[in-house]
Amino acid sequence: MSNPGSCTLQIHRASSENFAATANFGGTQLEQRLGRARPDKMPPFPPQQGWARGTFLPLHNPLAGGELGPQGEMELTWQEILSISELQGLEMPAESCYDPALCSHAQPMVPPPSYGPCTEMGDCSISYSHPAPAYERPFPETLPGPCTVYSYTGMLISSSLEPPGPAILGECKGAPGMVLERDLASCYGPQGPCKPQEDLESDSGLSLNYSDAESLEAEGLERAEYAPLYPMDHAPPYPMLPPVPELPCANPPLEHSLEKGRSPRGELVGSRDERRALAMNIPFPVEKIINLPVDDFNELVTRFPLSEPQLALIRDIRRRGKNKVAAQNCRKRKLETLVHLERELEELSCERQRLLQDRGEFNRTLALTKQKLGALYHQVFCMLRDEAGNTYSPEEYVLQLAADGGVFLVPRNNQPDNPSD
DNA sequence: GTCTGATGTCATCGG
DNA sequence: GTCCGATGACATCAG
Repeated sequence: MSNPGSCTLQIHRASSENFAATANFGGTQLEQRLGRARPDKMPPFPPQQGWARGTFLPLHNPLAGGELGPQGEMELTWQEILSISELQGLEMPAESCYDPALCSHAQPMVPPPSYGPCTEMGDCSISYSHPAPAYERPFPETLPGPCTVYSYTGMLISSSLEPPGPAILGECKGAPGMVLERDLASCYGPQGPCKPQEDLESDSGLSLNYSDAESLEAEGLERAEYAPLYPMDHAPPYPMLPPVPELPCANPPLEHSLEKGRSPRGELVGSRDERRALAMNIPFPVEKIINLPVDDFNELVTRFPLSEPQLALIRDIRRRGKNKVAAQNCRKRKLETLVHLERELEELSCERQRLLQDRGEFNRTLALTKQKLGALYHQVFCMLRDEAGNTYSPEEYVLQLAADGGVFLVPRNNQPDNPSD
Protein backbone atom coordinates (compact mmCIF):
# COMPACT_ATOMS: atom_id res chain seq x y z
CA MET A 1 0.00 0.00 0.00
CA SER A 2 1.14 3.51 -0.66
CA ASN A 3 2.13 5.82 2.08
CA PRO A 4 0.31 9.09 1.97
CA GLY A 5 2.89 10.60 4.15
CA SER A 6 5.52 9.92 1.58
CA CYS A 7 3.82 12.24 -0.79
CA THR A 8 5.93 15.33 -1.03
CA LEU A 9 3.94 18.49 -1.17
CA GLN A 10 5.59 21.07 -3.29
CA ILE A 11 4.18 24.29 -2.05
CA HIS A 12 4.90 27.28 -4.15
CA ARG A 13 6.27 29.61 -1.65
CA ALA A 14 8.02 32.02 -3.87
CA SER A 15 5.07 34.25 -4.46
CA SER A 16 3.98 34.29 -0.88
CA GLU A 17 7.44 34.98 0.40
CA ASN A 18 7.88 37.66 -2.10
CA PHE A 19 4.63 39.08 -1.05
CA ALA A 20 5.52 38.92 2.56
CA ALA A 21 8.60 40.86 1.78
CA THR A 22 6.82 43.44 -0.24
CA ALA A 23 3.26 43.66 0.88
CA ASN A 24 3.35 45.33 4.19
CA PHE A 25 0.37 45.90 6.34
CA GLY A 26 -0.43 47.71 9.43
CA GLY A 27 0.29 51.15 10.53
CA THR A 28 4.00 50.89 10.58
CA GLN A 29 4.34 49.62 7.10
CA LEU A 30 1.71 51.99 5.95
CA GLU A 31 3.64 54.82 7.44
CA GLN A 32 6.71 53.57 5.76
CA ARG A 33 4.92 53.51 2.53
CA LEU A 34 3.37 56.83 3.09
CA GLY A 35 6.71 58.15 3.98
CA ARG A 36 8.46 56.61 1.14
CA ALA A 37 9.61 59.13 -1.33
CA ARG A 38 10.15 57.93 -4.80
CA PRO A 39 11.32 60.93 -6.67
CA ASP A 40 12.60 58.79 -9.43
CA LYS A 41 9.37 56.91 -9.94
CA MET A 42 7.14 59.73 -10.91
CA PRO A 43 5.99 59.94 -14.43
CA PRO A 44 7.39 62.57 -16.68
CA PHE A 45 5.64 65.78 -17.25
CA PRO A 46 3.30 66.11 -20.10
CA PRO A 47 5.10 67.66 -22.93
CA GLN A 48 2.37 70.19 -23.38
CA GLN A 49 3.34 71.77 -20.17
CA GLY A 50 6.47 72.82 -21.84
CA TRP A 51 8.49 72.83 -18.68
CA ALA A 52 12.12 73.22 -19.23
CA ARG A 53 14.03 70.24 -18.16
CA GLY A 54 17.32 70.81 -16.52
CA THR A 55 19.76 68.97 -14.49
CA PHE A 56 19.31 68.57 -10.80
CA LEU A 57 21.29 71.35 -9.32
CA PRO A 58 22.80 71.05 -5.90
CA LEU A 59 21.04 73.02 -3.24
CA HIS A 60 22.82 74.74 -0.47
CA ASN A 61 21.58 76.12 2.72
CA PRO A 62 22.92 79.55 3.37
CA LEU A 63 22.46 79.17 7.07
CA ALA A 64 24.58 76.13 7.02
CA GLY A 65 27.33 78.00 5.45
CA GLY A 66 26.43 76.97 1.98
CA GLU A 67 24.64 78.96 -0.58
CA LEU A 68 21.10 78.35 -1.53
CA GLY A 69 21.29 79.14 -5.13
CA PRO A 70 18.37 80.19 -7.23
CA GLN A 71 17.97 76.72 -8.57
CA GLY A 72 17.98 75.28 -5.10
CA GLU A 73 15.30 77.62 -4.02
CA MET A 74 13.36 76.83 -7.10
CA GLU A 75 13.62 73.18 -6.29
CA LEU A 76 12.25 73.80 -2.87
CA THR A 77 9.52 76.02 -4.06
CA TRP A 78 8.52 73.78 -6.86
CA GLN A 79 8.45 70.74 -4.72
CA GLU A 80 5.69 72.18 -2.68
CA ILE A 81 3.97 74.21 -5.27
CA LEU A 82 3.52 71.27 -7.49
CA SER A 83 2.12 69.24 -4.72
CA ILE A 84 -0.34 72.04 -4.37
CA SER A 85 -1.01 72.62 -7.98
CA GLU A 86 -1.91 69.03 -8.48
CA LEU A 87 -4.77 69.38 -6.12
CA GLN A 88 -8.01 69.18 -7.90
CA GLY A 89 -11.46 69.96 -6.86
CA LEU A 90 -10.28 73.29 -5.78
CA GLU A 91 -12.35 76.18 -6.83
CA MET A 92 -9.79 77.59 -9.04
CA PRO A 93 -9.70 78.85 -12.55
CA ALA A 94 -9.16 76.26 -15.16
CA GLU A 95 -6.49 78.20 -16.88
CA SER A 96 -3.00 77.09 -16.45
CA CYS A 97 -1.08 79.07 -13.96
CA TYR A 98 1.97 78.84 -16.02
CA ASP A 99 0.86 81.97 -17.66
CA PRO A 100 1.04 84.70 -15.08
CA ALA A 101 -1.51 86.71 -16.93
CA LEU A 102 -4.09 84.06 -16.19
CA CYS A 103 -3.81 84.49 -12.49
CA SER A 104 -5.81 87.62 -12.54
CA HIS A 105 -6.41 87.56 -8.84
CA ALA A 106 -2.77 87.53 -8.11
CA GLN A 107 -1.20 90.41 -6.48
CA PRO A 108 0.79 92.68 -8.68
CA MET A 109 3.98 91.07 -9.65
CA VAL A 110 7.33 92.56 -9.52
CA PRO A 111 8.77 92.54 -12.96
CA PRO A 112 11.05 89.64 -13.57
CA PRO A 113 14.27 91.59 -13.29
CA SER A 114 13.41 92.57 -9.79
CA TYR A 115 13.31 89.07 -8.47
CA GLY A 116 14.64 88.76 -5.02
CA PRO A 117 13.62 88.41 -1.45
CA CYS A 118 10.10 89.38 -0.67
CA THR A 119 10.03 92.94 0.45
CA GLU A 120 7.53 92.17 3.14
CA MET A 121 9.51 89.43 4.59
CA GLY A 122 10.99 91.91 6.87
CA ASP A 123 7.83 91.75 8.89
CA CYS A 124 8.25 88.11 9.47
CA SER A 125 9.98 86.59 12.34
CA ILE A 126 11.83 84.47 9.90
CA SER A 127 13.32 86.37 7.11
CA TYR A 128 14.75 85.75 3.79
CA SER A 129 18.27 85.96 4.90
CA HIS A 130 20.37 84.90 2.03
CA PRO A 131 21.34 87.24 -0.74
CA ALA A 132 19.09 87.83 -3.63
CA PRO A 133 19.58 85.30 -6.35
CA ALA A 134 21.24 86.51 -9.43
CA TYR A 135 18.55 85.19 -11.70
CA GLU A 136 15.26 86.80 -12.34
CA ARG A 137 12.12 85.83 -10.61
CA PRO A 138 8.86 87.66 -10.28
CA PHE A 139 7.59 87.97 -6.79
CA PRO A 140 4.41 89.44 -5.41
CA GLU A 141 4.74 92.91 -4.19
CA THR A 142 2.21 92.48 -1.50
CA LEU A 143 1.97 89.61 0.83
CA PRO A 144 -0.71 88.36 3.15
CA GLY A 145 -0.68 88.37 6.87
CA PRO A 146 2.10 87.31 9.07
CA CYS A 147 4.22 84.65 7.63
CA THR A 148 4.02 82.86 10.91
CA VAL A 149 0.84 81.46 9.57
CA TYR A 150 2.76 79.34 7.20
CA SER A 151 5.03 77.99 9.78
CA TYR A 152 2.18 76.30 11.46
CA THR A 153 1.53 73.46 9.14
CA GLY A 154 4.72 71.70 9.79
CA MET A 155 4.11 71.94 13.47
CA LEU A 156 0.78 70.29 13.14
CA ILE A 157 1.98 67.27 11.34
CA SER A 158 1.96 64.34 13.64
CA SER A 159 5.08 63.60 15.44
CA SER A 160 4.61 60.03 14.45
CA LEU A 161 5.25 60.99 10.91
CA GLU A 162 8.13 62.55 9.26
CA PRO A 163 7.88 66.26 9.82
CA PRO A 164 7.41 67.20 6.22
CA GLY A 165 8.19 70.81 6.56
CA PRO A 166 11.61 70.57 8.08
CA ALA A 167 12.37 67.51 6.04
CA ILE A 168 11.51 69.18 2.84
CA LEU A 169 13.39 72.19 3.92
CA GLY A 170 16.41 70.26 4.80
CA GLU A 171 15.34 70.35 8.43
CA CYS A 172 16.22 73.95 8.54
CA LYS A 173 13.64 76.23 9.98
CA GLY A 174 15.48 79.24 8.79
CA ALA A 175 14.99 81.50 5.93
CA PRO A 176 14.75 79.02 3.08
CA GLY A 177 11.92 77.25 4.74
CA MET A 178 10.02 80.38 5.30
CA VAL A 179 10.54 81.47 1.80
CA LEU A 180 9.20 78.19 0.62
CA GLU A 181 6.21 78.36 2.84
CA ARG A 182 5.50 81.85 1.82
CA ASP A 183 5.78 80.79 -1.74
CA LEU A 184 3.41 78.00 -1.05
CA ALA A 185 0.98 80.24 0.63
CA SER A 186 1.31 82.63 -2.17
CA CYS A 187 0.01 79.99 -4.45
CA TYR A 188 -3.40 80.10 -2.85
CA GLY A 189 -6.07 82.52 -3.34
CA PRO A 190 -9.44 82.11 -1.72
CA GLN A 191 -10.21 79.49 -4.32
CA GLY A 192 -7.02 77.62 -3.85
CA PRO A 193 -4.05 77.48 -6.08
CA CYS A 194 -4.06 77.99 -9.74
CA LYS A 195 -3.91 74.61 -11.31
CA PRO A 196 -2.51 73.30 -14.52
CA GLN A 197 -5.10 72.07 -16.88
CA GLU A 198 -3.43 68.75 -17.09
CA ASP A 199 -4.16 67.94 -13.49
CA LEU A 200 -7.45 66.23 -13.85
CA GLU A 201 -7.09 62.89 -12.23
CA SER A 202 -8.77 62.21 -8.97
CA ASP A 203 -12.50 61.99 -8.95
CA SER A 204 -12.51 64.42 -6.10
CA GLY A 205 -10.42 66.78 -8.06
CA LEU A 206 -6.93 65.75 -7.14
CA SER A 207 -4.15 65.46 -9.55
CA LEU A 208 -2.01 62.45 -9.06
CA ASN A 209 0.98 62.30 -11.23
CA TYR A 210 2.02 64.91 -13.61
CA SER A 211 2.89 67.64 -11.27
CA ASP A 212 4.12 65.57 -8.44
CA ALA A 213 6.89 67.25 -6.68
CA GLU A 214 8.88 64.07 -6.46
CA SER A 215 9.10 63.82 -10.17
CA LEU A 216 10.26 67.36 -10.23
CA GLU A 217 12.92 66.58 -7.77
CA ALA A 218 14.01 63.69 -9.85
CA GLU A 219 14.03 65.53 -13.07
CA GLY A 220 15.40 68.76 -11.80
CA LEU A 221 12.92 70.84 -13.67
CA GLU A 222 13.24 74.52 -13.64
CA ARG A 223 10.43 75.83 -11.59
CA ALA A 224 11.12 79.46 -10.96
CA GLU A 225 8.95 80.61 -13.78
CA TYR A 226 5.92 78.92 -12.23
CA ALA A 227 6.45 79.20 -8.55
CA PRO A 228 5.59 82.83 -8.00
CA LEU A 229 2.51 82.88 -10.09
CA TYR A 230 0.08 82.32 -7.28
CA PRO A 231 -1.20 85.13 -5.19
CA MET A 232 -0.12 85.34 -1.64
CA ASP A 233 -2.89 86.96 0.21
CA HIS A 234 -4.84 84.40 2.16
CA ALA A 235 -4.17 82.75 5.41
CA PRO A 236 -5.50 79.32 6.36
CA PRO A 237 -8.88 79.52 8.00
CA TYR A 238 -7.97 77.82 11.21
CA PRO A 239 -6.00 79.05 14.15
CA MET A 240 -2.35 79.13 13.71
CA LEU A 241 0.40 78.19 16.02
CA PRO A 242 3.05 80.64 17.04
CA PRO A 243 5.76 81.27 14.55
CA VAL A 244 8.65 78.97 14.34
CA PRO A 245 11.70 80.80 15.53
CA GLU A 246 14.55 81.18 13.21
CA LEU A 247 17.12 78.65 14.05
CA PRO A 248 20.56 78.20 12.72
CA CYS A 249 20.65 75.28 10.46
CA ALA A 250 23.46 72.88 11.00
CA ASN A 251 22.12 70.28 8.66
CA PRO A 252 23.62 69.13 5.43
CA PRO A 253 22.81 71.01 2.27
CA LEU A 254 19.36 70.64 0.88
CA GLU A 255 20.58 68.71 -2.06
CA HIS A 256 20.94 65.76 0.22
CA SER A 257 17.48 66.20 1.59
CA LEU A 258 15.91 66.25 -1.79
CA GLU A 259 17.87 63.58 -3.45
CA LYS A 260 15.97 60.34 -3.50
CA GLY A 261 13.34 61.87 -1.26
CA ARG A 262 15.34 61.58 1.88
CA SER A 263 16.17 64.02 4.55
CA PRO A 264 19.75 64.76 5.44
CA ARG A 265 19.51 62.12 8.11
CA GLY A 266 18.45 59.61 5.57
CA GLU A 267 14.84 59.68 6.66
CA LEU A 268 12.10 59.49 4.16
CA VAL A 269 10.43 62.71 3.35
CA GLY A 270 6.66 62.72 3.63
CA SER A 271 4.52 61.07 1.07
CA ARG A 272 2.77 62.92 -1.65
CA ASP A 273 -0.42 63.11 0.32
CA GLU A 274 1.48 64.31 3.32
CA ARG A 275 2.97 67.08 1.27
CA ARG A 276 -0.43 67.88 -0.10
CA ALA A 277 -1.83 68.04 3.36
CA LEU A 278 1.08 70.19 4.37
CA ALA A 279 0.58 72.47 1.45
CA MET A 280 -3.11 72.75 2.11
CA ASN A 281 -2.50 73.41 5.77
CA ILE A 282 -4.43 70.39 6.90
CA PRO A 283 -4.19 70.67 10.66
CA PHE A 284 -3.81 66.97 11.38
CA PRO A 285 -1.58 64.24 10.07
CA VAL A 286 -2.32 62.06 7.11
CA GLU A 287 -1.89 59.08 9.36
CA LYS A 288 -4.92 60.13 11.34
CA ILE A 289 -6.87 61.01 8.26
CA ILE A 290 -6.46 57.50 7.01
CA ASN A 291 -6.44 55.37 10.10
CA LEU A 292 -8.94 56.96 12.41
CA PRO A 293 -12.31 55.26 12.78
CA VAL A 294 -15.16 56.95 11.04
CA ASP A 295 -16.56 58.58 14.12
CA ASP A 296 -13.21 59.82 15.28
CA PHE A 297 -12.42 61.00 11.81
CA ASN A 298 -15.66 62.94 11.56
CA GLU A 299 -15.08 64.43 14.94
CA LEU A 300 -11.58 65.41 13.95
CA VAL A 301 -12.79 67.03 10.76
CA THR A 302 -15.53 68.97 12.47
CA ARG A 303 -13.14 70.16 15.11
CA PHE A 304 -11.41 72.41 12.63
CA PRO A 305 -12.94 75.01 10.36
CA LEU A 306 -11.86 73.55 7.09
CA SER A 307 -12.51 74.92 3.67
CA GLU A 308 -14.12 72.85 0.97
CA PRO A 309 -10.82 72.26 -0.84
CA GLN A 310 -9.30 71.11 2.40
CA LEU A 311 -12.22 68.79 3.10
CA ALA A 312 -12.00 67.44 -0.43
CA LEU A 313 -8.33 66.80 0.01
CA ILE A 314 -8.88 65.14 3.37
CA ARG A 315 -11.60 62.91 1.99
CA ASP A 316 -9.43 62.04 -0.96
CA ILE A 317 -6.46 61.24 1.22
CA ARG A 318 -8.62 59.07 3.42
CA ARG A 319 -10.21 57.30 0.50
CA ARG A 320 -6.90 56.67 -1.19
CA GLY A 321 -5.29 55.58 2.03
CA LYS A 322 -8.10 53.21 2.83
CA ASN A 323 -8.11 51.87 -0.67
CA LYS A 324 -4.38 51.45 -0.63
CA VAL A 325 -4.64 49.27 2.44
CA ALA A 326 -7.62 47.48 0.97
CA ALA A 327 -5.70 46.80 -2.21
CA GLN A 328 -2.80 45.46 -0.19
CA ASN A 329 -5.12 43.22 1.77
CA CYS A 330 -6.85 42.15 -1.40
CA ARG A 331 -3.57 41.20 -3.01
CA LYS A 332 -2.50 39.43 0.09
CA ARG A 333 -5.71 37.43 0.10
CA LYS A 334 -5.35 36.72 -3.57
CA LEU A 335 -1.85 35.41 -3.11
CA GLU A 336 -2.90 33.42 -0.06
CA THR A 337 -5.76 31.97 -2.04
CA LEU A 338 -3.41 31.12 -4.85
CA VAL A 339 -0.97 29.47 -2.49
CA HIS A 340 -3.81 27.63 -0.80
CA LEU A 341 -5.18 26.38 -4.10
CA GLU A 342 -1.76 25.29 -5.25
CA ARG A 343 -1.28 23.44 -2.00
CA GLU A 344 -4.73 21.90 -2.32
CA LEU A 345 -3.95 20.91 -5.88
CA GLU A 346 -0.78 19.23 -4.76
CA GLU A 347 -2.59 17.45 -1.97
CA LEU A 348 -5.39 16.29 -4.23
CA SER A 349 -2.88 15.14 -6.81
CA CYS A 350 -1.07 13.12 -4.18
CA GLU A 351 -4.38 11.74 -2.94
CA ARG A 352 -5.29 10.71 -6.45
CA GLN A 353 -1.98 8.95 -6.92
CA ARG A 354 -2.44 7.22 -3.62
CA LEU A 355 -5.96 6.09 -4.50
CA LEU A 356 -4.80 4.84 -7.88
CA GLN A 357 -2.10 2.84 -6.19
CA ASP A 358 -4.63 1.49 -3.71
CA ARG A 359 -6.96 0.48 -6.48
CA GLY A 360 -4.17 -1.37 -8.23
CA GLU A 361 -3.28 -3.14 -5.03
CA PHE A 362 -6.91 -4.02 -4.41
CA ASN A 363 -7.37 -5.31 -7.94
CA ARG A 364 -4.32 -7.48 -7.66
CA THR A 365 -5.45 -8.80 -4.28
CA LEU A 366 -8.92 -9.42 -5.60
CA ALA A 367 -7.62 -11.31 -8.58
CA LEU A 368 -5.39 -13.41 -6.38
CA THR A 369 -8.22 -14.09 -3.96
CA LYS A 370 -10.51 -15.08 -6.80
CA GLN A 371 -7.85 -17.34 -8.14
CA LYS A 372 -7.38 -18.98 -4.76
CA LEU A 373 -11.12 -19.26 -4.23
CA GLY A 374 -11.56 -20.91 -7.59
CA ALA A 375 -8.86 -23.38 -6.86
CA LEU A 376 -10.31 -24.10 -3.45
CA TYR A 377 -13.77 -24.42 -4.92
CA HIS A 378 -12.56 -26.86 -7.49
CA GLN A 379 -10.67 -28.79 -4.86
CA VAL A 380 -13.70 -29.04 -2.59
CA PHE A 381 -16.05 -29.84 -5.42
CA CYS A 382 -13.83 -32.65 -6.58
CA MET A 383 -13.75 -34.15 -3.14
CA LEU A 384 -17.53 -34.49 -2.97
CA ARG A 385 -19.04 -37.91 -3.72
CA ASP A 386 -22.59 -39.13 -3.97
CA GLU A 387 -23.90 -42.35 -2.42
CA ALA A 388 -22.46 -44.33 -5.31
CA GLY A 389 -19.05 -42.70 -4.90
CA ASN A 390 -19.34 -40.68 -8.08
CA THR A 391 -18.27 -37.08 -8.34
CA TYR A 392 -20.81 -34.34 -8.92
CA SER A 393 -20.91 -32.58 -12.21
CA PRO A 394 -19.99 -28.87 -11.94
CA GLU A 395 -22.56 -28.19 -14.66
CA GLU A 396 -25.34 -29.59 -12.50
CA TYR A 397 -24.32 -28.61 -8.97
CA VAL A 398 -22.80 -25.71 -7.18
CA LEU A 399 -21.45 -25.19 -3.73
CA GLN A 400 -23.09 -22.53 -1.64
CA LEU A 401 -22.03 -21.04 1.66
CA ALA A 402 -24.80 -20.71 4.21
CA ALA A 403 -25.10 -17.89 6.69
CA ASP A 404 -24.00 -20.14 9.50
CA GLY A 405 -20.82 -21.09 7.69
CA GLY A 406 -22.10 -24.37 6.43
CA VAL A 407 -21.41 -25.46 2.85
CA PHE A 408 -24.20 -26.99 0.83
CA LEU A 409 -24.24 -28.67 -2.52
CA VAL A 410 -27.31 -27.57 -4.42
CA PRO A 411 -28.49 -28.23 -7.94
CA ARG A 412 -28.06 -25.26 -10.23
CA ASN A 413 -31.73 -25.14 -11.10
CA ASN A 414 -32.56 -24.91 -7.39
CA GLN A 415 -30.30 -22.01 -6.65
CA PRO A 416 -32.10 -19.29 -4.75
CA ASP A 417 -32.16 -15.82 -6.16
CA ASN A 418 -30.04 -14.63 -3.31
CA PRO A 419 -27.28 -17.08 -2.49
CA SER A 420 -26.70 -15.41 0.81
CA ASP A 421 -30.14 -16.34 2.07
C1' DG B 1 13.81 47.51 -25.76
C1' DT B 2 11.00 44.01 -23.52
C1' DC B 3 9.24 41.42 -19.65
C1' DT B 4 7.69 40.89 -15.07
C1' DG B 5 6.49 41.90 -10.39
C1' DA B 6 5.17 45.46 -7.13
C1' DT B 7 2.46 49.25 -6.12
C1' DG B 8 -0.90 53.04 -6.27
C1' DT B 9 -5.09 54.55 -8.00
C1' DC B 10 -9.67 54.52 -9.96
C1' DA B 11 -14.12 52.53 -11.11
C1' DT B 12 -17.41 49.51 -9.87
C1' DC B 13 -20.03 46.30 -7.20
C1' DG B 14 -22.21 44.42 -3.26
C1' DG B 15 -23.28 44.29 1.65
C1' DG C 1 -29.34 56.82 -0.85
C1' DT C 2 -24.91 56.64 1.41
C1' DC C 3 -20.86 54.52 3.15
C1' DC C 4 -17.25 51.44 2.84
C1' DG C 5 -14.64 47.34 1.85
C1' DA C 6 -13.39 44.20 -2.00
C1' DT C 7 -11.63 43.68 -6.36
C1' DG C 8 -10.68 44.07 -11.39
C1' DA C 9 -8.32 47.03 -14.43
C1' DC C 10 -4.94 50.19 -15.56
C1' DA C 11 -0.65 52.99 -15.26
C1' DT C 12 3.84 53.46 -13.67
C1' DC C 13 8.22 52.14 -12.08
C1' DA C 14 12.25 49.26 -10.98
C1' DG C 15 15.00 45.42 -11.77
